[in-house]
Amino acid sequence: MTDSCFIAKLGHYIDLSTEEKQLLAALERDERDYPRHATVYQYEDVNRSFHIVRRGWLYSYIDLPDGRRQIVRVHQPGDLIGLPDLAFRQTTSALRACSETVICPMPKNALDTIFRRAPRLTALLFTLSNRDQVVFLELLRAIARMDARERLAHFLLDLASRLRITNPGMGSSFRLPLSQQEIADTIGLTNVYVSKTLGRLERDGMIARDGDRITLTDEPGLVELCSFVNRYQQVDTEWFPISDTAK
Amino acid sequence: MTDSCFIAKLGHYIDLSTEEKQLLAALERDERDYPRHATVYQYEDVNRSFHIVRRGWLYSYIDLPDGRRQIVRVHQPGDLIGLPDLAFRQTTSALRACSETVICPMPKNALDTIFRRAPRLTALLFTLSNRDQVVFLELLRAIARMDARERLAHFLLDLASRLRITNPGMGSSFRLPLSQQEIADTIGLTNVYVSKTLGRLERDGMIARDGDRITLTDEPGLVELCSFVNRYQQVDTEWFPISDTAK
DNA sequence: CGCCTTCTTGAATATTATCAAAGAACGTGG
DNA sequence: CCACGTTCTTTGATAATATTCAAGAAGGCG
Repeated sequence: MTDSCFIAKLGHYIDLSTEEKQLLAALERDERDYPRHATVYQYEDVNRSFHIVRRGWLYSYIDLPDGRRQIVRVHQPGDLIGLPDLAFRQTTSALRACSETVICPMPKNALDTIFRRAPRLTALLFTLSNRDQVVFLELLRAIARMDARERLAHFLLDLASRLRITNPGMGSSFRLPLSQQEIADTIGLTNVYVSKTLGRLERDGMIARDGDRITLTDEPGLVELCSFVNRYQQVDTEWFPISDTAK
Repeated sequence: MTDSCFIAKLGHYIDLSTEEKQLLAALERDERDYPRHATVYQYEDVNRSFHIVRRGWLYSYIDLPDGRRQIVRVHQPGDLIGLPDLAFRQTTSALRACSETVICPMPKNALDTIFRRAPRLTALLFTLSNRDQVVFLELLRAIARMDARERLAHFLLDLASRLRITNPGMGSSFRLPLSQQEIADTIGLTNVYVSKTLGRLERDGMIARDGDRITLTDEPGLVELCSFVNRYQQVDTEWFPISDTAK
């Protein structure tokens, strides 16, 4: 229970009571393994579950009829996958594992227990869901209005900021288990241009690469380049109800 | 109270009880007018309120340091503005009126009452917030992976679909109170290219224009063009708690 | 009627995509 | 442990889409 990245991630924002932790741990009771590149579900599958990521990275994507693909979210350990699909009976994207993964499925109505018994967790989930909305809007700005170099900077900073939540001592280096085609599908470029642009960032001394390991050698420069704001570090919890799980 | 577009919009998805309607109507007690092109708030203003749109259109936008602008959401009557900012003390975008508008500000913690007294409304708001997330992800796909013609089709269909919620008999024609520069800032193009692409859509017989009035003369063609899915018509409400406002 | 904003149109330019091929990395099986 | 096939990355040449710049037309408002 204490090794749950999900609990760690939520615990970053508020001090969780024992009861709250127990409620959350119950969500991760079930567990499933997927190998590298496995498809967890496809577009418009019947939508029954959320998933919490325990180990490995995954991504949600939408395909266009002609084969173009858009990755709409890269998921890391501790992430909750599928909240947007709460509103629909069928999935609105497909889910695929980047590397070997362990994820915990939970039924759509598992949230009920949280909603009824833990108002403070409800407020937190609601807040984080809206926080993610802001993250998407800023991603939209990056993709719609920035050039390849700026988009790539934004992409790398976003991933690093998220890893640091569960991994505070991470430093400026991390493993990036995505191919350049997958990076391209995330930020709206081609694999070829991602290669060229990564090369340029490297020559400019802003990043360094070693296999699938990325180091942000000039993080302030990258931040400046794309006006990055870290939305993950802190959220406003002041208006939350006090922690009485029983209510 | 019955003339509230917000209540009409929510009422589209579930049958609201009298108590629920009263709770919602209370949110719109306060009311403010803004003239065309007025700024309601700026980026990083202290964030105190949500807003419900009563009349007119507005948009939320983010500027880049060099003057590039991204409009992240166009707001229509009945829309709730500012939910994403719930997570932060300062606004993450600016808000501007397209035309003369009437909006109802309400404090951040006005949601408390809803959360505590109306579980079904809570579920609906949570669901609609996540529905919007899906809408953004599909917008992301459009902007990242589609060309100008497809993006424009997506943009027009999105606006029309939303208007039809409060306006079921609307047909295929509506007023579009945005300049081409503003359209460009919404879908990541330049005003010049919007002009050229609108002209092309018109010559192709897919749309017609008359002043700021747009008619979708070949809506199936537009839908086909950008693989549009109407996410506004229906959401999954089956898992909602039953309507006992008192609880 | 005249000014100001918005829209249209054309020409030149730039960024990114497409195509193609070679090189590197990786896993697998002999 | 090396050979081989596969996937991923790099690099160069060419093409396409969208931008930038500029100027004229149209439309709304005082």
